[in-house]
Amino acid sequence: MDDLLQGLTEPQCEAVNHIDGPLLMLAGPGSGKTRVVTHRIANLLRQGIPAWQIVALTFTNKAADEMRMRVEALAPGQPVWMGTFHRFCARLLRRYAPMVGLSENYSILDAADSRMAIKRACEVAEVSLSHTSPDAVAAVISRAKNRLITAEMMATMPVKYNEQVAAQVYPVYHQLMMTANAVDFDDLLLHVAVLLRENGELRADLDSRYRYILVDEYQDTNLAQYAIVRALSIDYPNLSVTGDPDQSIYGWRGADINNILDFENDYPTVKTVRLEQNYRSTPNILRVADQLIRGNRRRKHKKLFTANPEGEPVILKSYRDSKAEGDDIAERIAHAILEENCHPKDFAIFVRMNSLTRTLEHALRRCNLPYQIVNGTEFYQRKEIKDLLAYLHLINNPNHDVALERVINVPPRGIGATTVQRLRQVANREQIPILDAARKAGLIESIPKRSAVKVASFVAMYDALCVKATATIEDLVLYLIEETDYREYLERTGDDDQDNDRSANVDEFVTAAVEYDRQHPEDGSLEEFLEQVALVSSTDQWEENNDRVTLMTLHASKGLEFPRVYIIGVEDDLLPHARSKDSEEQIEEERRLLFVGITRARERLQLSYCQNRSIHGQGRPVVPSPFLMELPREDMRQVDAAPESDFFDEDPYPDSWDIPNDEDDEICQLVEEERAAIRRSKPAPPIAIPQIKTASQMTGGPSSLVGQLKTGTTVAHPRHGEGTVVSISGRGPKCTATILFDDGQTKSFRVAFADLRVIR
DNA sequence: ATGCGCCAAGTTTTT
DNA sequence: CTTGGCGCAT
Repeated sequence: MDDLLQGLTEPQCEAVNHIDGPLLMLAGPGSGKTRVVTHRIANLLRQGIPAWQIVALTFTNKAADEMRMRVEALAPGQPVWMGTFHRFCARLLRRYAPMVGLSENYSILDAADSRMAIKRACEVAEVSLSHTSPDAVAAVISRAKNRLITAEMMATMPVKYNEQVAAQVYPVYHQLMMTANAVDFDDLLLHVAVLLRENGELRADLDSRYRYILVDEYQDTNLAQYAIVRALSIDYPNLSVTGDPDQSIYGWRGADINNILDFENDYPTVKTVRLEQNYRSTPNILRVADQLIRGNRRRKHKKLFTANPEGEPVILKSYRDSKAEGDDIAERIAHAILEENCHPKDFAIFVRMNSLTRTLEHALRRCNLPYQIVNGTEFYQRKEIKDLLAYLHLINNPNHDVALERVINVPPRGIGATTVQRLRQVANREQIPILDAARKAGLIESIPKRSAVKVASFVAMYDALCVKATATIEDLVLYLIEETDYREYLERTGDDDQDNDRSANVDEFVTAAVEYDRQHPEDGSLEEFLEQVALVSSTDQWEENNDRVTLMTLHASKGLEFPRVYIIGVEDDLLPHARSKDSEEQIEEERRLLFVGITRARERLQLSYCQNRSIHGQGRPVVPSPFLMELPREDMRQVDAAPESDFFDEDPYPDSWDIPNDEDDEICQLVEEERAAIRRSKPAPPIAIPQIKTASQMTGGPSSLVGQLKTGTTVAHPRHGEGTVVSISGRGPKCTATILFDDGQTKSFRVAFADLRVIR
């Protein structure tokens, strides 16, 4: 018992010792929350509670892995279930699929696929998208689902104009998904929430099965998640939630900060523990964070304090443009590594949006710094990967229409848009999957014989693929590539330059399959592989042990910490983002976002902004973020890398920065006028164009090996052992080495990613 | 049916 | 600067 409490503070001990009944842990940043949670789990186990009665729900897989590791160290071999909400629901849904009208091999559609399904639903519903976009419709439906509003409910609700369209599409979309035996991310939660609500017996069973539920990042849960957790904590209200209202940054995704603010009302017998001591950051950094977050009205006040020694003041820097910003940061990092015995992995650079990482990449590459970009799902968004995945999805679930439409003519096999259109019409009319329609293409009179033959040969190939469905994922994928001539297709279509990349991506996909097989020698299944791929999040990709500079969005940085942090682009309209300025609530969320970023830093922190930032080529003047004016100047050092800036230097009122000087006034006015002009010129209902987010590319940094490897170099790989480089293709971060291993296998690796060592 | 090339448009955060 | 949508030519 005592060893679990060793070195813990009073409030931490209280939390660890809490066994039964609701528990609310308000945990500030860096307050040792994970430590407390893992020790508490160990304590529960020690009190004789069976591991299978405990469930820990986290925000990312990464967090779950981390927790699992630490619990394992305290209480080895205990099968406590830990994972994300979505994975938990996916698992429950596998078991109880028939109860909601699905079969157990249902597919999980990602955002892009679900958008395709929405488009089709619009067609079927004969809804005109001229005044809205699939995106907007998808957003409304998603929001509704997060708030537990089903299609039927929405039909009877009075709604706004753009919601009317969505209300019409929603039931059709839902029907399509059910026919396709598919769910989207929101459905995973919604189905389970409805299941628990409508089936009292099952609810009671599961409530008693999962007696001890722990929820991490509770401030980021939405109503659906709230309902699920609640339903499982009625008879056994041993619900413990951990969170920090000041770190709620997912409101736009339906997260409801009231879930945590009102927890004490929901569970009157709750025990509340506040973890306010910070073990992570210097007092400087903490004061800056604290001062900033005081600007928010809607919050529970916390005092943040630390016993850590004073450190360097927080640096606030302005640059002429983003290139100067990137170059300076890269050079300083390189310098610190040379002079101060730092390592690349000590550094992180945070951005408000992914596109801002571009210039940083260039700068880091120029300085030869290894880096990793965490914007993870991008790999799985690439066309070639999505194609292969779509085949796998279709094999796993023949009803998956979106997957079918994606691959029926990829590589091109003479089945054109019109033929697909006709198949789809039949499918819509008879409410059957398109594949079933394709099976009887010969009987459909609108389809010419020529086309019907091609469709038939596609179906035949599909059936051949299905025979391999139970093989290992690797075998299946290799067979698939072979059978579809996919490599040949890539070579035929891409430019020379792309070619290598795309082929290397396919290699990487195969490697992922191999890896999955390796990790699941017994229990692996296609279904589970697909589920795992669908539910990876970007932060899951971040590798702690990689000695690289980390580049990520502020959102992705939640839950992590780094000795030295740079936050770039602290500019008006970027942070707070232009699109989150409609309400004070949104501004507060942006403020929390910056708060999260600041509190990731252990020793040093730099915030920076530019005077010009070129977005799509055109440089535009920039106004520093209003948040900067809220920061305590005495804890900071202002540096102007661009001498012409006098935004801060010539401010005659250091204690009231909200009084701008003349030049700022001018800029403000300019910006204000421009904004007003844009507002005036906007047509009443803005017509948005459907925009499918695509992978620009998933880039790894040049590892120190890039450039070192040559044909003939002998290298070692942690899993495959030693081997010889047979060829090298691509350059920079895309450099790919094909290696013949001593066991006779040939594998290709992105040098920047792979864990290779040069032997000679 | 396919493939090319132009044009236009759009730009947050993500399970 | 990138991406996707669309029209035209083969």
